[in-house]
Amino acid sequence: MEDFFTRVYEVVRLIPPGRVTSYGAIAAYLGAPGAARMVGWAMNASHHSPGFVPAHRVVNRNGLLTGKHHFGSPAVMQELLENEGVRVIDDHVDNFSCLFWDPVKELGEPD
DNA sequence: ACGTTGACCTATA
DNA sequence: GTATAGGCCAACG
Repeated sequence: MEDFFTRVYEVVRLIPPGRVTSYGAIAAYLGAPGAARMVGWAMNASHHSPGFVPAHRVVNRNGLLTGKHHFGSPAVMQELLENEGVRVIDDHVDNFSCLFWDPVKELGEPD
């Protein structure tokens, strides 16, 4: 059992390239379906976390790049997503429903 | 320890 | 489909 933040980092690191997930999905996987906002907070702290946390693969339920402004520059998140092969249109992930990667569905609910 | 905040989600109009 | 209101949980000051 690790800190809530660390759990978020672990799940985010498990997100395959070219795929995206939502804060609520991660929160639900951690056992806190109502702590979706907390996931975003963890992402904010992911900068001072060791290793690399692909926070750009984490978007909101609408597939909107809400946290793009929290990167070095608002364009960084979109650039990274497009670099992964994810098409980004008007700050929202294209074909989001197909690129959506749900940890609870893919990894399964942990004990 | 209390109050506020926050990269969200769901419901209602 | 867009706009507004409420709720949720954990960290920060």
